[in-house]
Amino acid sequence: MGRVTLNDVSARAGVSRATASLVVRGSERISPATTERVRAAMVELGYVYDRRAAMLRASRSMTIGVIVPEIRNPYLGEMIMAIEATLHGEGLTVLVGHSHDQSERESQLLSTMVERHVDGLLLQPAQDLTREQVDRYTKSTETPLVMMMRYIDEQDNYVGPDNEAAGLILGEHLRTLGARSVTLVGGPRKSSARQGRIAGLRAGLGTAVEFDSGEATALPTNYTDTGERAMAHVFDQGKVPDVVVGYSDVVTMGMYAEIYRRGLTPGRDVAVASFDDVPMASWLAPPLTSVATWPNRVGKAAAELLLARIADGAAPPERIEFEPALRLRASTLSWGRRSRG
Amino acid sequence: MGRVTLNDVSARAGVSRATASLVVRGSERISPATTERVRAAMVELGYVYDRRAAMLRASRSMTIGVIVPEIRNPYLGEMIMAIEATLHGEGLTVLVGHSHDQSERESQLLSTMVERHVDGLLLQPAQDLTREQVDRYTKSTETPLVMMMRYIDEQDNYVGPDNEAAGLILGEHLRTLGARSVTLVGGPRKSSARQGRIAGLRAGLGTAVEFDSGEATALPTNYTDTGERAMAHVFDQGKVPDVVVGYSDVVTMGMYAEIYRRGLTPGRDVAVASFDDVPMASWLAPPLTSVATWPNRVGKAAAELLLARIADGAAPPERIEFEPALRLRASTLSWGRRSRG
DNA sequence: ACGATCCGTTAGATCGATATAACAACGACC
DNA sequence: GGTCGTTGTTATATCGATCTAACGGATCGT
Repeated sequence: MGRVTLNDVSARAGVSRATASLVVRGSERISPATTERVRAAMVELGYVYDRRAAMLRASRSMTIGVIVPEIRNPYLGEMIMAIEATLHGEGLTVLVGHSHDQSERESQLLSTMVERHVDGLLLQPAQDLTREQVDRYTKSTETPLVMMMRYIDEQDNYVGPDNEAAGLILGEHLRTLGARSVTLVGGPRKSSARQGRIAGLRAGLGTAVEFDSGEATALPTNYTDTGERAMAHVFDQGKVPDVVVGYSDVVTMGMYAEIYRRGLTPGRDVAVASFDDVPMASWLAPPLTSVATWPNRVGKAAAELLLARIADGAAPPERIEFEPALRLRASTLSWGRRSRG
Repeated sequence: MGRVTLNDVSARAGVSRATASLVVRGSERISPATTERVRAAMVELGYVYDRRAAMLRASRSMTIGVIVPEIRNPYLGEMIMAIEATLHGEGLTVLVGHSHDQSERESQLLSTMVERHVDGLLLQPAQDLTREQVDRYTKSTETPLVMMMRYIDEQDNYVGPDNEAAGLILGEHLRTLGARSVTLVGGPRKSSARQGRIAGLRAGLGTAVEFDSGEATALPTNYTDTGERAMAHVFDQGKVPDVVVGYSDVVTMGMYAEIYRRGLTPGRDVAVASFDDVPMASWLAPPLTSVATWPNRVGKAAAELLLARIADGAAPPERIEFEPALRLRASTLSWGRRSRG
């Protein structure tokens, strides 16, 4: 014999299937006595709710899709945890996928999630994802969508750090530190986040400091191995700048490795700074100067904005940007002292 | 008007719904001409496959549930990527959940996944998860289950590193290095993995070396902040051992931070070693001696074992353990030299 | 005493696909 | 020529829940 269904439960409890259904959903309209009888029957028979059937019939699936480029990145780990914590409270289940920052894989994920009728999507778009690819799955199905960290254009709901401000405060710090040349290392070339950080750095550094936006080292994936390769490339160019700025902390960890490998010490021979301020940044040797970009705030706000969009699909696109904060540590400060002294 | 269904498509193409369904599933039995007509109709109407309905009717949902204690841990990140890579090839979607190493949260996740009729489960059990909690959801529904990294008892399908061998080779290394006292730091107290590593360390260190299995620092969660607190506890006890062995690399990163904070240097004032050998281990300062426990091999093998169990549910439980490998680096080697010299 | 209102409950239709068994059309075979 | 098997297609029941509209009975107002 097959699985126990609501039909079996209602028969056992001597009520209709509809009543049993209302009990499972905790309806107020059912009398305590009936509720109790049905609950007892469920326990006796070992009933397991079948969400597939509920998902098919009901208008909502109580599922949210989350797509990020990379799952091993602790920054994104924090963000995902914040998202889940927020949505779990609403009784929503989160479906996580990672795209390897490839738009093709991301299209597949979007398709899978729309096929499963997710109630909404939280997307950190792959760097080369196009509006057409997004619209293809979300427009006809009217699936609410919020972009995180990056966006495609102005019609997107967007939550992320204020990347330009992040670049600006770091640039200013490096200028006052006395840097003469600064190179940005790594990061996904085409992403809006990278563009913003570059613009901010330029503005903060001013015209007196030589700035290389590091297009040659901008690499598709954004993980630690990328940092090693990108830093090696900088060394192989011959002219080592005063400061290397990693696109993110995970990239910078790889850069540390490569700097040590060349017999140099980060923060002494070359100043290093970065973005994100993941917990590990302060544990590196030397501790890493980094601009905090608040993964948990971003995750929480994105989830909340999505909930609002699910409740009211007609609202105009909204943008939420968080003020970054500069965390000064030895990887730049000790270099600063040395060059001054 | 609502969503386009197979009914609409079949009407447009002038065939029956059954035929259209066969076309979506790529059946061989449909003539090329018909296939083409149906495909065209799908494109014209903008048809989106509805997996909810398919999942309800079909015997398989083409979904696998994966439950791990912590999502920010890069070790688990690697493992999840290996799992997804393996299952994606079979057309399966992966549903990931993290339990914070709490059995209650884990029960909820199991329930959610069984409600969604996952075809199988890959589970790294929370340290206090009981057989009853697992059976409650998997037995009546006959959901195939493979445990990873830890197990509850001998009737589980299990894939993981050979923890005892891992402890053994590290213990032997530390003994020949000349360690007099060794303390294990952190880790989930009750997990089978920790028990195995302790047994191995004991055997490898022999009776001449003082070994503290660190029950006082064994902490529920297994992330970097845990390492800081646990190491602080060791310092506060007064007697600092020759060697501290972190339960895992992420824990050990936190230990490094605390050691530096006390004005000491890992690998010079106290030798440090660990388990897992995540990429970051070699980028720390000093590079960390660690026992490789192969997250991608574990993930891949676990996924494959699960596929086999799905194909044949009656097969007896199987255990797969991977030989660990010792990665010698400066965090122990430089201490060794100093103490010898 | 009568109709109006409210409340807990229910029968039956429904969501959109898949499974099953049967179908017509056609050629092969003895 | 009748039987058989094959091939491509289809009618219909089905998965297990939720939605809708309506139900009977109790309570209320007048």
